[in-house]
Amino acid sequence: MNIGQAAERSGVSAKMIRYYESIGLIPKTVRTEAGYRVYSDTDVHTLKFIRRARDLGFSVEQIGVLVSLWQDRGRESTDVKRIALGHIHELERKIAELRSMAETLKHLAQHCHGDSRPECPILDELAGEDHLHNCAKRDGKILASAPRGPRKNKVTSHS
Amino acid sequence: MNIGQAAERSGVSAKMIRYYESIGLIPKTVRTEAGYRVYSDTDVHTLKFIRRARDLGFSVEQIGVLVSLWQDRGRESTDVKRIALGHIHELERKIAELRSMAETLKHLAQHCHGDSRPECPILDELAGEDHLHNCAKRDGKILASAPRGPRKNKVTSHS
DNA sequence: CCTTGACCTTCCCATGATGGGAAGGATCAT
DNA sequence: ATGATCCTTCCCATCATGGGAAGGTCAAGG
Repeated sequence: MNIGQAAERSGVSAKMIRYYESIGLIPKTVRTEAGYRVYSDTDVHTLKFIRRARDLGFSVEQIGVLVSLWQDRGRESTDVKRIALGHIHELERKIAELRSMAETLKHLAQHCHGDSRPECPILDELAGEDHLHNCAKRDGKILASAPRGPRKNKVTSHS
Repeated sequence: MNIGQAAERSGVSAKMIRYYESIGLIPKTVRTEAGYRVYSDTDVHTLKFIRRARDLGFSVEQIGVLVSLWQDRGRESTDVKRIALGHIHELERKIAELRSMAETLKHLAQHCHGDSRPECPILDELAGEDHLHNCAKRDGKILASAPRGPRKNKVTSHS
């Protein structure tokens, strides 16, 4: 079958199938004389595998490992489990980060009247004007402050 | 002060300050004769505002609105609150999506022995081989399946 | 046989926010 | 004057994905 059929059946777009081939996640396919890519049911099976792994948030790099383990009859399930656990850890880290943001914002929004007056604790907090409502700070994690790497300027005193 | 100082004091990298200027999030600064950007304490204040908003996960586009509201004395706090609530909603949507992935994976990992044997429910699930463990599916949302848009091929029967 | 339309090919560009790094000019302290 | 440290602009890379153009292919119908 051609790439369109394979895309339809696997749920992976033709664009992405070509991309996966270009980065080596899947091997280069057989081509017709005219240069059309040709896929088998087995190829579609592999593509479905890849799509499900993507749906679970695995990166393309991780999927490369998973695919090769999947096709390796002598694999050890501990290898697969390690990848899965690592990914779960990463997902939970992201969840915690997002939740921290959401919590902070919810506290701020609770204290914002949300009417036609200009007073707004949300903007006050963003502005760092501590002279007003700072209740949210008692939560200990206002401003989730994603690790943006250390600043290491050595500016001394000019200007 | 120069851009390095402004970056250090605001916590926004010099790279990002230039980027924010290029996309119009902040206005073009005054320059010295030599072309160096010059920043005031007020500018640093604005940059801090932006950094805090970024730390809360607001997009640059949203921040643009927040900054203009912040600087608008006649603003209505309801506008700010609406943006904040919308963002909270978006954060919670992402959290739910990630949590769904993590839950599914945890179920699968629980049933994977993780030893030297090749049997692996995780791979089996990704492969769609339903003849084994399908307990995770009873959760109703195995495979978060991000909406990938409908396929609308009209291929009829060739191949 | 030729047209039409749906398909395929490759190539380039865009996303969003960020960093890396090169080439070259400016400033500053010694 | 020299070297260190700044600054400038410009290009490239990330990650997974889609859009779209220009052009080739194929099957069906006139």
